[in-house]
Amino acid sequence: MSEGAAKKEEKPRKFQAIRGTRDLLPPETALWNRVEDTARSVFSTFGFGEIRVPILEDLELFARSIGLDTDIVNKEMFTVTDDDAMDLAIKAIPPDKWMTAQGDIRLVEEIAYNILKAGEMGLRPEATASVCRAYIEHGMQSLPAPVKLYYMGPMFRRERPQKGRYRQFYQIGAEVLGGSDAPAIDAEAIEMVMTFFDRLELQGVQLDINSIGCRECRPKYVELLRAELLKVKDRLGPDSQRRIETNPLRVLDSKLESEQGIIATLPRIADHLCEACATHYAAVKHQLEMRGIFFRENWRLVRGLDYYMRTTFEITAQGLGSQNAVCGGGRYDGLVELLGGPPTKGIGFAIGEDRLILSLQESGKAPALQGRDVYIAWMGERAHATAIRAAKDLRKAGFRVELPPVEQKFGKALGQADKLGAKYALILGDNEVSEGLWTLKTLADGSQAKYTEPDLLEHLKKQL
RNA sequence: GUGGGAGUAGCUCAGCUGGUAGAGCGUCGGUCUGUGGCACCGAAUGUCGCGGGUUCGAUCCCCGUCUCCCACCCCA
Repeated sequence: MSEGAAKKEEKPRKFQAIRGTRDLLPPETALWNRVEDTARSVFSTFGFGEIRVPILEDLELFARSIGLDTDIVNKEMFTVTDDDAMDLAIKAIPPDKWMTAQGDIRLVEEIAYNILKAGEMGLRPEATASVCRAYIEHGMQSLPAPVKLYYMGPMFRRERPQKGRYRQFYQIGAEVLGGSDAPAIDAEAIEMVMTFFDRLELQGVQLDINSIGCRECRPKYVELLRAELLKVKDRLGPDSQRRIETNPLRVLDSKLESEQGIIATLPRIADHLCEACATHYAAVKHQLEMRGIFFRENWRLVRGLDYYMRTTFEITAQGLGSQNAVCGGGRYDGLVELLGGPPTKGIGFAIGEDRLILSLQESGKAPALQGRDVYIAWMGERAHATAIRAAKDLRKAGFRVELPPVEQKFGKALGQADKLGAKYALILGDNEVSEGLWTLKTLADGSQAKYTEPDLLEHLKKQL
């Protein structure tokens, strides 16, 4: 008896993309490519070069830069443990420790845990930390300052999926590192994103800016704000009450209708910036005006990541539901130093590519089918050989060519050509092959003409 | 993580108060072995999201679970 006989035929399990991840398919990917090509083109005109950093980084890198208390690090990170780390953890424990009769298990466990932790990696939730790490690792401070870099790629955050929010999502971002903290740098970074959005004809673009001060003035303001919030604590909702302790700034952008009146009376950071920050903020605004960039000062705009200081900004667009920010950014002087590098000025932004695409789709027309330039309708073995040669030559000239793998009646072939959105059908049958004259049909109006092989290529080059 | 809504063919959906499924579109074939879009005819495809329960019997009722959508939260 074979053991297989007893087994029931099991249908293979159906797989699906895991929660919060998705496939991007052809007509839509054309739009993604257009967006990415435009980014590369615009950013390079501003002197930015592309950097590609790993998707996996030491967990500690994100914890330090983004902040241990932020939701992103605290509960939204996907972590990965290297198997080798486990081996290392075990090997690093001296044999006598293992053998100790009293068995100081706690010590053994602690050593193992620490080494294991050193081997812990995280899927990047954003890329600024990685770019800073790379800046330090490759000694980019010795490059002509400032160093201007951009990147694009997938990021990961374990959040509950929603419109415009995915667990694997895509960001296009840029960072300016080193050199000065001149307000013109802030303004130029913003100008670059706005130029990019402009080029894409993104609709309903709204730029909000604010300054959230520095290590000197912000803590003082936060304390003042906290004190004021405590006075009105009982009139706030549970979320805001919690935030009084965890992050008072966040109360400012509460969406609760009932809290709006109270928030309007709260002290504003613009009135509490130190001399240097106030001057910087004023200059950034001036620089934006000089560049003809419209902005809205938003004193309630705060950023969630620990490393931001002074200039912060956010850009929203239409058609996005409640996750309507397509770009967020700000200045982060001191981050590089925090990660073990030299004191370095820095500013950057990140664009949510998924949201950008969503907005483009909502306001614009859906991308058309890919289409073909030439559909080759052939019949007969001799024609097949000719068709293969024709396809090769046309493709070499850059045309998008569809060459059917099996013989089709001309009626069916033309039908296929039509469905694929082809512009021309090249008809190759016995007549064409023996005459040496190929028939080219224009699908749009049904007209057709005969050409010799070289003439046809020339004709098409002129047309397309 | 919290609250609400939804999962039936590739897509959009129908399915009366329980009797194991249909339409339109699309796909493929035919009418049509030298000419497409139209029309007509025909065909294929469903573990009715998954698991369990109630029942003689469940797409329908109950419980659980997964996924998506909307909002909160958070952020791009």
